[in-house]
Amino acid sequence: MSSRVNLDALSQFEWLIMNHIWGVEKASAREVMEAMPEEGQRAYTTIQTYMERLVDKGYLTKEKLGMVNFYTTEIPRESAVDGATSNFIDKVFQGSGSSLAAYLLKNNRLNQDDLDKIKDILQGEEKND
Amino acid sequence: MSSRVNLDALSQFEWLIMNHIWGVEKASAREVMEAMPEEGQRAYTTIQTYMERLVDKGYLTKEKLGMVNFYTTEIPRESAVDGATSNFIDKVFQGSGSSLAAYLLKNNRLNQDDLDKIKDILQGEEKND
DNA sequence: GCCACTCTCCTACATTTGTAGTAATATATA
DNA sequence: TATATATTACTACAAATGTAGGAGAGTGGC
Repeated sequence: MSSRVNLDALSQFEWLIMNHIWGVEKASAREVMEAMPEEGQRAYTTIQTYMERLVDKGYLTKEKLGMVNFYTTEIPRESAVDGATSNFIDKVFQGSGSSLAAYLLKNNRLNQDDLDKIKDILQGEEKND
Repeated sequence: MSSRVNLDALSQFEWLIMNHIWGVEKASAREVMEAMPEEGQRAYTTIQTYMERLVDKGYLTKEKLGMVNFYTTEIPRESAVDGATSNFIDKVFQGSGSSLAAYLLKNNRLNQDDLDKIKDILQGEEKND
């Protein structure tokens, strides 16, 4: 039913950028550049190129205010997370979400707090059902 | 302490191949090709190329038996899953494994059976702690 | 011994990704 | 107003990825 074209997967760096913009709603290339953590530091024009390509891919739209382009997300974060997670589960866990869940639980990827939260969620699920 | 070089991430198709070989221990290009599901169908030489590149990347080793090359995994599946999962969590969930877990629980990615299994695991954790 | 087949090895090429420089233009400032 | 600065739009280019063809060497059967 969705009228959207299939979205390209995002690379590590594209996620860095998108994650920032999802957080602030609207940003210029300069802003994104300055918000980048250590490992995301690139030349200004590199950031620009990435953002242009994200426009091409349908993830961002741009709007010129004065001389400067501001970019806004076009895809809700939830959709992107959803797509990425599905792909990941398909390729690495052969489509089995529960394998991933089991993996997370068994490999100390979660601390006690996390586990407690999960228990709460499971509790809630039960009642909702 | 690990003497291994940093491994390249695997693409969708490379996972398809690796997942097969992890399952059978040792396989020729022909075998892999024939084991491919619908969406993994490619020319024979394409599969060959992928497998050669996986050798270059350190994921496979090859050994010639008679005229035919047989490929064996060089990296345990667990390591690859581990690396891929870490990367995925970093890029999509900004390093928070529990966000991913919460996401799985909340988006009907898991069926009742899965949830039960998870509860069992959680139960076990508690005792182990 | 010859033919059909199969496999390896090498080469090729388009596309995508990572990275950034430069020309032209607008802007702020001395 | 002349100059330094910031920004865009365009171009470039190497590396990685996706995809596969072709030459040449074994091999199985007739």
